[in-house]
Amino acid sequence: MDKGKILIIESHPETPDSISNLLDDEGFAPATTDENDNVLETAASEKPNLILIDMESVRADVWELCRNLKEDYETRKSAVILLSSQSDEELVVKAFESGADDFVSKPISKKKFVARLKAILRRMERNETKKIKVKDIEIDLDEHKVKKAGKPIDLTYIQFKLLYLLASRRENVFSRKEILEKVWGRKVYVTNRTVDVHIKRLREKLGEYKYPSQYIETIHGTGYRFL
Amino acid sequence: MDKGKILIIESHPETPDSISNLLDDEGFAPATTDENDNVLETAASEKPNLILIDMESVRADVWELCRNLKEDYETRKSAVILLSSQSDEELVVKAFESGADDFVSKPISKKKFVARLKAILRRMERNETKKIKVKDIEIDLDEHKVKKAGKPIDLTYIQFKLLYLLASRRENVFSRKEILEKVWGRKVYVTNRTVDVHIKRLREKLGEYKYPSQYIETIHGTGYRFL
DNA sequence: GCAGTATTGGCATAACTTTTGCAAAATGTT
DNA sequence: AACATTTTGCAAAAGTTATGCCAATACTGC
Repeated sequence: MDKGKILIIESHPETPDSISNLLDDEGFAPATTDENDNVLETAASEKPNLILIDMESVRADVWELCRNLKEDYETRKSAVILLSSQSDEELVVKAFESGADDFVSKPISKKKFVARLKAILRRMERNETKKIKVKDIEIDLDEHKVKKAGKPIDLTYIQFKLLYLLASRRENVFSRKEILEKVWGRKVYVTNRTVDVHIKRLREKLGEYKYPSQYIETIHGTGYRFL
Repeated sequence: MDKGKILIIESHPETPDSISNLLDDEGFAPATTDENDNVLETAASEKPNLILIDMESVRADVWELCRNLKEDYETRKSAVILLSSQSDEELVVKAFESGADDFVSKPISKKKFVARLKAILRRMERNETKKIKVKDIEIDLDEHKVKKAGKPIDLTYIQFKLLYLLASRRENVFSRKEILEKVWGRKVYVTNRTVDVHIKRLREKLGEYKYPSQYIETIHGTGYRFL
């Protein structure tokens, strides 16, 4: 599974205890760039979820870099995490004030560090919650189960993904294009009509007979949304 | 300035070094609840941006609490921050795995702590959906929703685009030609009269009965503008 | 590997919603 | 008042979505 895009800014990615080596082991697939590259450009084109900056190895003005990353339209949504072996008050406060989203003091246990990163990634992609409860519907991602009013509902693979997507951002309107991309994946030859059909079947299983829909609303000309 | 809603879960908010006292000094206005209250309910109704849980003072199962907060639709967007005087690996990892967004070991310098909280609040703000607010009208692009005085208004696709265009640059006068281009696109054979019709219907739905128009003004011989 | 079952994709048509522009009425301008 | 522009009601036209159905594919148990 995709754990999220990570960009690491450090000078010596080869050393055994470098951040990139640490994350490689954990199944992340981080990209690396060093201070000599144009960090801002790399970040803007890669659009990583996380940007890890090792303060020891960056010569340039880190605060300036942070501020730029947060101001640039392309990168402002990436979480910036600073790592340093120092941790005095002034430094930490300055880090956060410059726009950093987290500050980690080295050395840190690998497990703690990874857990922290995962938490931040999770916070960015709100829909990675394991369980969602909406109205009388309960969705369990791990068990791949859906219950309505406590009673299990049998959904097929696509139906489940569809429901999960819609419910993960309730009220948000998803266009068919978006749905196709998120449920079927990028390179699909499935048409918009197919989305309709699956919506229909999902509605049936959720027990929608009457109007207006209790769960899935059609936004004419636009898409669908979970109420 | 509003610094964000904070809910603190601790048993003894009165003690001098309690979290709530610490934050009071910093200009935050945290609410407090203790383990005996129904934390979930309080959180769901308050919808705080931040939920601070002092692990020392909570008797109930903290992990369970975290998980519940993250599953419930009302509270899952609140950032949950755990505080503890312990910080061993197992505990920290478990905290993040249960859904916590941050883990802070006590004691911590007030300034560091506050800087961290501000960073988290800032990040949450960034993730909020963009809304345009004009007078008592609220337009939400992601949810494809328009509200007037809090009450939802049902707009069709074109009506929505039209309103969005006009409201996005208030006071600016849009010619019909401009409107046609921006709402319908370049290569259309739709006449100016059609724009009028849509303006009319939009006015109707916005509840414009009397003169002069409260929202959409006609500039005779020129076009329309949102007031 | 086969037969039976479940799932999926999408066509065709029905049901429904939205859009369009004419023509008449109303309003604004000079 | 004479003319230009905008507003409005209406019905036809265009567009979108729902649904029944069937074929293709995937899955399951033997």
